[in-house]
Amino acid sequence: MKKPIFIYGLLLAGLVGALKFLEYRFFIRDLSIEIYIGIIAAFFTVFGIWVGLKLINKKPTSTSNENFMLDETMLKKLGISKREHDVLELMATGLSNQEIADKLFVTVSTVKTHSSNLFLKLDVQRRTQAIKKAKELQLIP
Amino acid sequence: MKKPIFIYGLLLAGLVGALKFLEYRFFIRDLSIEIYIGIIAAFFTVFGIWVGLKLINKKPTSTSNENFMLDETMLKKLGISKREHDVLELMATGLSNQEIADKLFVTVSTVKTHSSNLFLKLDVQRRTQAIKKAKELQLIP
DNA sequence: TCTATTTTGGTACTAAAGTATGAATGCTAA
DNA sequence: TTAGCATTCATACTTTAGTACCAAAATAGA
Repeated sequence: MKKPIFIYGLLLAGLVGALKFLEYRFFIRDLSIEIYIGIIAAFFTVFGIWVGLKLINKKPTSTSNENFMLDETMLKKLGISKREHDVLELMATGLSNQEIADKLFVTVSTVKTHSSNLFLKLDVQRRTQAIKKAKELQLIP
Repeated sequence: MKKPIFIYGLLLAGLVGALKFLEYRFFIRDLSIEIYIGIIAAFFTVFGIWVGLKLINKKPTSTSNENFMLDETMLKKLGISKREHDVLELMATGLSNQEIADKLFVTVSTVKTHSSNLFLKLDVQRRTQAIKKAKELQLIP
């Protein structure tokens, strides 16, 4: 929690330094232009890295991935329908076919049909594999 | 899978551009030095942002948590044995009991015994739930 | 050494999961 | 409107999964 402050301090110091540098630019013409450019480049590269890290300020929170974005392109590519995806999601929560059926207000037969088609499309033979693969393909969180 | 290539291409183009810029630096002295510096700064800021994004985008591919640390405390707390943990791991890869048995050089009976005990200790009734819970408890990657 | 746990395996069932096939309905885009 | 999916459901069957109970080894600990 002290890091941000430290970095802000560094940034401010860097900016001030850069400004002063510009200020005194005309008095240090003895420095070769290449070195000057190198320093500018280095500074702004570091600055850019810092900004980049700030922009995506997400830490590897290990298990909980709340930054999940469904890959709809992949869904279409595999031809997975809305309902099949529903089944897939509930499946991943550890529900049985009967429980899934109850949640979706359909019969177990329907769930079985969906899951069977799902396994074909995902090219797997078990629900555990389906869940694993679906996660890898960003089809479920 | 095409993104990285695209980005690499962009980077290369940018570098080449920068080099050419340096090359022709002496022929465009009519540009004010401030503008010149601004361009350099902008380029390297973008470059830095890109590098920064690359640095952290290595990991958060959501599913692949290589920063996995087994919670052995939890294992002991739940009384999960070595062999049960083995079964759990293979289970999470989507293998059937028979396949797990083959990998561990034991019979399906043994795997069933292990998995049954596992479900009791994890307080679940299905392998899909076991996998989910085990991940939450940091027992498997 | 002796006990407690682990690991292994078996039998016998029950319950789910998964496959195959067929069929009716509903929605949608040519 | 018609062909084509998507969705729904059913029957029948095969295969896994999971439970219950028991029991013999192997192993680790006191």
